[in-house]
Amino acid sequence: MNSTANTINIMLVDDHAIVREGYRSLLQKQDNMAVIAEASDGAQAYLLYKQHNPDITIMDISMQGQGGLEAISRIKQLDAEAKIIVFSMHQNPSFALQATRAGALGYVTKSSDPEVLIRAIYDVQQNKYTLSADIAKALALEKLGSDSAALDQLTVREFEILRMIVDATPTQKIADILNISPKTVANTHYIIKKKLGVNSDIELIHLAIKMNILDLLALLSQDS
Amino acid sequence: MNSTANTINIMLVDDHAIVREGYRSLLQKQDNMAVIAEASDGAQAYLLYKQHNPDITIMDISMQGQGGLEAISRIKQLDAEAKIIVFSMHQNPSFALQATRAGALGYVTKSSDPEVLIRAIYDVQQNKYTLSADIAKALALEKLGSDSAALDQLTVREFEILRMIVDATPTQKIADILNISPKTVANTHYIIKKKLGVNSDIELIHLAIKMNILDLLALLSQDS
DNA sequence: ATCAGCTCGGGCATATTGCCCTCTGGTGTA
DNA sequence: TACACCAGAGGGCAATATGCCCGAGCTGAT
Repeated sequence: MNSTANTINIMLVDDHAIVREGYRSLLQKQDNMAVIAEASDGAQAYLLYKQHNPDITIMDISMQGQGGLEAISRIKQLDAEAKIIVFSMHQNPSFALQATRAGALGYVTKSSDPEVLIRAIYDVQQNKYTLSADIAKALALEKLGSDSAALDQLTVREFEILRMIVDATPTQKIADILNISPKTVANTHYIIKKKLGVNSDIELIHLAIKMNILDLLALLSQDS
Repeated sequence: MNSTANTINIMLVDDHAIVREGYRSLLQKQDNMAVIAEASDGAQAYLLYKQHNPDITIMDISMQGQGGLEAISRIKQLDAEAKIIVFSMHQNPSFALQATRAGALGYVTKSSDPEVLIRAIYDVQQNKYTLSADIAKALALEKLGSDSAALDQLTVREFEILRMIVDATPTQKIADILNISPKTVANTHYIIKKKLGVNSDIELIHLAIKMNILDLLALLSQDS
């Protein structure tokens, strides 16, 4: 069967050629799907979308340069009816959330079985929102754990100390700066970890990065 | 042991099914290459290697659970002649260095063109060491800038443990994964900090971020 | 006046670190 | 063949840090 009324025309966007090869090989086994365009970054994806107007776009969101989220937004701006499935290595529900906000209709992780992607294509084709099972579960857990609200539980002082902690300021120096005892700093450090529900400094940093407390750009531009 | 005299028997190790699909599709186009086994994690890779004794193993090193570096070491221990190509998303030369130390004969990034992988297979088959161009360039630049040179002081084992530490893997879990005592993990943790010249886990993470050991995007995609 | 909530820190048991050591097994070299 | 060397594993132990409890001064609102 070739390009007829019920063939689904697909555009692939991924910066790893091998992954596109995988898609293509996978989709060719479905006799009603055709890959009509491929892009390796967001900018190219936008141009090719305009040109080919695919029924469905499968998009990676962790690409070098122009990212996938940006591309999704621009494509949706161009065509509000665009059907985009995000296919990502990230098992973080926040990514799914951001992708959805940007306008994606589906989110499937790369760890998923190939059938999941195929199913997602059919679902999205019918304008049905789809999540892969692992993400759905993570999302549900996050609802319970309520991660990002945790920061609001910190007092101003605690937040202040947290910021110094994640900047790797030694306890003694924090005490000096704030004119309090190192013991109080240690206690507050403990309270912070407890309130945020982490049990090591490393998890604390991870959280700080997620919540944008740690200024990564500043960190990266330092010369140690 | 294998099929015809000049067929190269290949084992694929990658935890993303779609990537394995990509490899398979790509390698099938070469009439003298055959995929004889596939694994989705390090432990499975080791078992399948023992069973199938492939000519060449193509291995991802960022997999859940039992990592690729560990698998490479174990396979090389089993068969010093094993020819392993690391195929990784990481463009950081430190990864290439550690992979090489563990015993890999080649390092190709996933951003590379498929032909690069094919070429690497032929090179490695002749026991010729191969690096993809982007990594070779990065390595050269590092020689000049000598930024993450400190990392090169770490042994393969230490590097591997470092990666788990910065991912906030609990000591006990690291011990379980590597089948060593938690005490050894703690000792290694200490050695790492000493070698890198930091005196807290937080500084360690900062360093990891600067040296790109800690995949920030992946971090943002983790569960709580 | 009373209560609630922050800030500050002492006390103390337990866990973790820092630093040392031994032992093994593989590699290299004379 | 013997010796030296180094990575890896892990025990021992003192020094610290952490986890958790407590009480005391402040505020500010009821």
